[in-house]
Amino acid sequence: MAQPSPIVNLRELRQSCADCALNPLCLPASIGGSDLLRLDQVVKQRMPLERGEILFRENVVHPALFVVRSGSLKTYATLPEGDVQILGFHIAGELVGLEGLSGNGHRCSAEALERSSLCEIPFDLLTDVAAKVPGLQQQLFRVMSREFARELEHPVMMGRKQAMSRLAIFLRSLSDRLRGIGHDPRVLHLSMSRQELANYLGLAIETVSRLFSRMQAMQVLDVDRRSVRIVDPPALAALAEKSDDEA
Amino acid sequence: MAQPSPIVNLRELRQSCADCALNPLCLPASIGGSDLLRLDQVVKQRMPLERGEILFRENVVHPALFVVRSGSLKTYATLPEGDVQILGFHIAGELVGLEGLSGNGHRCSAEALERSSLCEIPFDLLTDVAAKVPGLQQQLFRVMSREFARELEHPVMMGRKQAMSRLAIFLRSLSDRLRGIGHDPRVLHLSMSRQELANYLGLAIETVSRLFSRMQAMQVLDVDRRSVRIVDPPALAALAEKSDDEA
DNA sequence: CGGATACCTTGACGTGCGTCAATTGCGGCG
DNA sequence: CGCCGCAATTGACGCACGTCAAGGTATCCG
Repeated sequence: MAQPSPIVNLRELRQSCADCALNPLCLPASIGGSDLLRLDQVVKQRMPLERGEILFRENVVHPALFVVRSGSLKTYATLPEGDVQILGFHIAGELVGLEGLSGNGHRCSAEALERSSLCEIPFDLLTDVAAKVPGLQQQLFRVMSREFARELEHPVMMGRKQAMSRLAIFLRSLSDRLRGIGHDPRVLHLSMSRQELANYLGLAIETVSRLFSRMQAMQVLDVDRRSVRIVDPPALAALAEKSDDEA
Repeated sequence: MAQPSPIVNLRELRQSCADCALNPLCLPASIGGSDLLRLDQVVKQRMPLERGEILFRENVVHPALFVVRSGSLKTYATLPEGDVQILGFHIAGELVGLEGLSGNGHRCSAEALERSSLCEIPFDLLTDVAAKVPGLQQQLFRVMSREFARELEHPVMMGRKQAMSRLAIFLRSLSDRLRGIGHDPRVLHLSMSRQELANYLGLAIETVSRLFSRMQAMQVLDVDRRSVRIVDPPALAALAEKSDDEA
């Protein structure tokens, strides 16, 4: 994930949708001048969150859409017994908070993994504007559908019984998403700990650690703590696609 | 899941949203007279699907919302190597097709598990009406958010390392959903095979079979092939909530 | 610079569940 | 009724991954 700039960029905070680099990926896509201004008026630019800060918490009613502008977040659910399940990692251009629009409160919590800036769009204001700007309504549904489709990747990954497959699938997915926002898809800066990654993958932390070591030994990855370089993408793809019964 | 009536009920096919038993759970919730008629006009009532029939297929562009009226479906993704991952089982009152609205085609396929009737709402028509009926737009977002939240249950279940926990979580979830549509939450008629259930849970079919036997022996369930009676709900809850490290 | 701490890695070991294989039971059909 | 075929169950066995434990290494802070 992108390294945050060490100091707060104040100009970044005042940026409008029209200037935003994420424009084509986000709600403004294919929305013109005056309509864009209308949208701009309901978009709240938040102070950056620091690592560990909470964006929203489970069961709290806070119907708003959040768009990650830089940095990264994790979302997670807390189980009755107390332990957590990490549901996703979210990088720039991705939406967070879609599960909290139903009025019954959020079904998961969201926390910054590093210094991250976001846009917040209160849901009631958004629907008002969307009702008046048909293109926006359409685009809103499209991005929601896109996030919905992305959610499906998680259970697909968890369905693999080979641990190596799971990690390979995750790394490829992250690589693809980085490409989508213009980053080098071979260079991954993991913003989550091994513990968090293991939890997301449904594995023990030791297993994840060993997998990184093995993939390094196999010359598929170049791993230095949280910096991962994909040395051999086809090999990684092969690991990701290896079916369970050819082990 | 509800048993389908043995013959096609023609009256059912002509039913309007106003008459539909699912009304409060579905899009019409809190929408009044003339607006409801407008909605009705864009809702297509499909001939019931027979067991095994496909509602939509991966990668096919078919932007429409489907609402299950009776029966049940499964959704699944096909992996490059050929095997599948079942992503969800959907009973009456639940939405299907949300991942296909982005215009890039569906990200999963949907297939009937038994004779099932559905409503189909072409997406472009729906957004037209939603733009004119603010309450509908709101409700549409709410039900989408509800389905989004439901999706999160799957990875939470898959994150459990104990197989028994996974099955217990699934059974409780199904029971809750049945209660939501007015069925007896203790009586489950599974419309999916053990194979399909095992795939959904990320387990081997033999494991699932053994789990049913064990839970029967523990007097938690009463299992007769696909008919499952929850004998001891608190015990089932305890199994579902047992954390991984207290095994 | 030194000590504390959190994070990660590596090794040794045990087990829960996957795999393989055989058996049972039900439903359909001649 | 009796045969067939698929779904489900049950048993035996092995291994991949979880668990426990020790050691290594970067970062922080006094």
